Amino acid sequence: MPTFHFYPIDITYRIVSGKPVIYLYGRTKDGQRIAVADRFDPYFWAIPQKKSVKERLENLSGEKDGESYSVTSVEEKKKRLLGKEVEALKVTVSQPKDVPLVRELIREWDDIQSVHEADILFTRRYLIDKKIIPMTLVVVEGEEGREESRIPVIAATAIRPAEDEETMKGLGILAVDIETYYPKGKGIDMDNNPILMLAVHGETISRVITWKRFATKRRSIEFVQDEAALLHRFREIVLEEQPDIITGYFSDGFDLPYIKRRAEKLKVNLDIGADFSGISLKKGMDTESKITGIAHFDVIKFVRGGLRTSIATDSYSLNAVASKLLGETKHEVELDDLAEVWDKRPEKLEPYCDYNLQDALLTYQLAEKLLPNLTELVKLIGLPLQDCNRMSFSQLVESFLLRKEGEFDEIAPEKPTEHELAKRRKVRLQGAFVHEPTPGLYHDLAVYDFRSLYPSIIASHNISPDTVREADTLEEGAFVVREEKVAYSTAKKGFIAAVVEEVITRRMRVKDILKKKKDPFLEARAMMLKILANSFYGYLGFPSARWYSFACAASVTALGRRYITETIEKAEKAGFKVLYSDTDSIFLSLQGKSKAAAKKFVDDINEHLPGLMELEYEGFYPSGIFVSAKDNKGGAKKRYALLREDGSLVIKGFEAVRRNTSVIAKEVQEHVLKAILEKADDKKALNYLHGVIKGIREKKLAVEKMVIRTRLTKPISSYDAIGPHVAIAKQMKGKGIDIAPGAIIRYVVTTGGGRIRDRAKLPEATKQSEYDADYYINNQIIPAVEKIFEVFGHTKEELLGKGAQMRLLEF
DNA sequence: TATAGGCATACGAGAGGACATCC
DNA sequence: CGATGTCCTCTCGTATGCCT
Repeated sequence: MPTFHFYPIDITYRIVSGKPVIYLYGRTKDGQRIAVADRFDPYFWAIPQKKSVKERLENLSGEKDGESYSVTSVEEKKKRLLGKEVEALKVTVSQPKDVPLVRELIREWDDIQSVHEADILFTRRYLIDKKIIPMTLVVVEGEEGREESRIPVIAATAIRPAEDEETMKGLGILAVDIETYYPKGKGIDMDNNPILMLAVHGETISRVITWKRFATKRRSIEFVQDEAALLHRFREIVLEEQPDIITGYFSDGFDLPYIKRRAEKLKVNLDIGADFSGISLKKGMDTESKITGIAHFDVIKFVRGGLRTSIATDSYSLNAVASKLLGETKHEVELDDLAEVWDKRPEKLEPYCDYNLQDALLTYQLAEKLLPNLTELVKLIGLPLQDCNRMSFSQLVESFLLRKEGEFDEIAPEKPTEHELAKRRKVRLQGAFVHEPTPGLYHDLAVYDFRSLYPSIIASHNISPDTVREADTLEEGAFVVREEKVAYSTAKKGFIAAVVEEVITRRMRVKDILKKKKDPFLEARAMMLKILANSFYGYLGFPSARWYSFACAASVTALGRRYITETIEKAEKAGFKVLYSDTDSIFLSLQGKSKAAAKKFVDDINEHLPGLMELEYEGFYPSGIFVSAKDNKGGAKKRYALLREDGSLVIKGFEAVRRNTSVIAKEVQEHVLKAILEKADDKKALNYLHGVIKGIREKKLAVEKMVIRTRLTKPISSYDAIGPHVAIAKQMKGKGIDIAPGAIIRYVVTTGGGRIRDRAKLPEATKQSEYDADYYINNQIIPAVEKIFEVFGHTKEELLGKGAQMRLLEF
């Protein structure tokens, strides 16, 4: 029997002669594309009330809506449900579609207590049970069958993961980007507006295909007869290139669905899938586009999803993300004019082709850059790239737990019912502790952080839904969280606590190796492990989670508060002055002590911390400033600025780092903070401020500096309070511009009376003489710097330059 | 088909008061 | 002189976007 070593990339199933067959698509070690077909039977778990139900289950079959269903076998297994031993029944049915049918049926039975894991997708069940991890080497025994397929199909007789967990390398990526006919002011219309150009970029290809001829020397531009020919060429290129991954930027919702629709319209057969299928769409809240046998990597879904917390950007445009991750900004063209240029001035199309190709290139580079992260996620979670690409944090955790539960003989708890969900949503979880700072300018600060505070609490105190006990438990050694009136058994490692501990220790090992040698793949692994570890606490408090536990989530934060306040007390006892603290960080004033003493402080703390918990010395800062809150009720939390030893600034919470503040106010605030932190030079900062105010009054500043950007978070019609950005969004909609939730609205406030929203205008339609100087001075600049100058005793009048005049008047 | 909570701030909505005007 | 309308001030709720 021949043996194949191959890396699976995609998975699907089909019913063959009435039986479900799994198809794994991938590439062999020597680069051949193959598919592997394997028989597998769908099943789920039932916990019986009485053992006698087994026989009734075994004989269950019938018909519903003309489709027959049947239970093929029932097996008794000892399992655990939240740590408690149960006699579970493994109910195997004949087809995946029988699973929901049979579940609904038997759920009503009196002798069935509960039904579990019936909602786990068939292909995922297969991967978990066979311990197969996509993009990781698998050994298959079997013969090549005679199926109709683009690539050889091996009928597996045996399949297992390879001994060494070798990861797939050298994947072929093909980036796709289209430009479409899009008349000004009209919405997207896939039925009537053709694709004008299509760019592809891969390792061996970089080309734009378009169907209007113009004179050009670009060898990258290829002309074809018409749109149908363009689609034919796209098909040809995909088949020639045989990519493992097709990538795009929002290609889930735009490029691929558009290509699909146009191909249908023009009757072009886009049979690019390994099984001759085309692009398939999974419609929902947002569309997912899929091609059998090829993984579809939509870069925006990954950047906005799993990597959201690790990549700081206030915009998810291709341009913004590329400049953040690649340090490149693209060359823009006026896309709004494309339709007109196409119709009337085709000789001017070249820049559009360049732009199109550039987008494909940037997307390719982004995919290449992020592939190590996505690959690590695939290896960690064990689901195909297509799925890991689109996962939310809760799905990430849950998929990981489902992969791990077998090691603990656990069965997943059921998803909450609507009623249970409503109940969970009602309770609110107390969060972290934030220490109120005393406003002022400080020198010589040391900053400390608990390393992965919440995950380390979970692991170190065995916090897990299966270890929760009553506070007055008599269980020996149980750890009591008095704040929440619960305790945690220490007799046996809890499922989630053990899993979190494993993630933390794996990350520590990777970090250790990285200290000796740089490695982008290990960097990516460390990053994904951190993201995963940090997601568990939120998951425990997430109402829709299977392993939801209010007690656990509340205990984690309670212990977080306990540890941070204890550390604050110890710092004060050690002679430091505590300036600020938020959740897991502490800012100390050295009070004349040495940096060495500051570094040593962590040892005193760590000596008494349990398990994996650790306080880290984050760094020394020559100066830092905290300001009072607007209402003057004390120091403002989550707003501060620090000066690093290398001269750079750390600004948190201030307008300078907020999107919905005008450019000018951000600039002024940052400038003032810098002057004050570097040299405590408030006089110089004041002079600068007066200069800017004068410039604004005299209308010497560009409109662009006055632009305020605000995100529209919901449909325009559902707003109760109509703010300036909503008013502008309404105007834009009136002009036929497509405005959807998530859009960033830009506006400038112009002169006049009344509400601000009535004076807001689109920046493009605003002249430099029109912006409202008073608004920008009184509502933007002054609020941004007032509290900073207040630290030096400067009043608002002084800031406005009125101080001197008043003194003259008095005199 | 939302991982969690804590917090600052801006602006509109709406109530209530001062004041002017009109009959 | 009371009824009515306008404008201003104040409080509160809504909305956004940050921090950990």
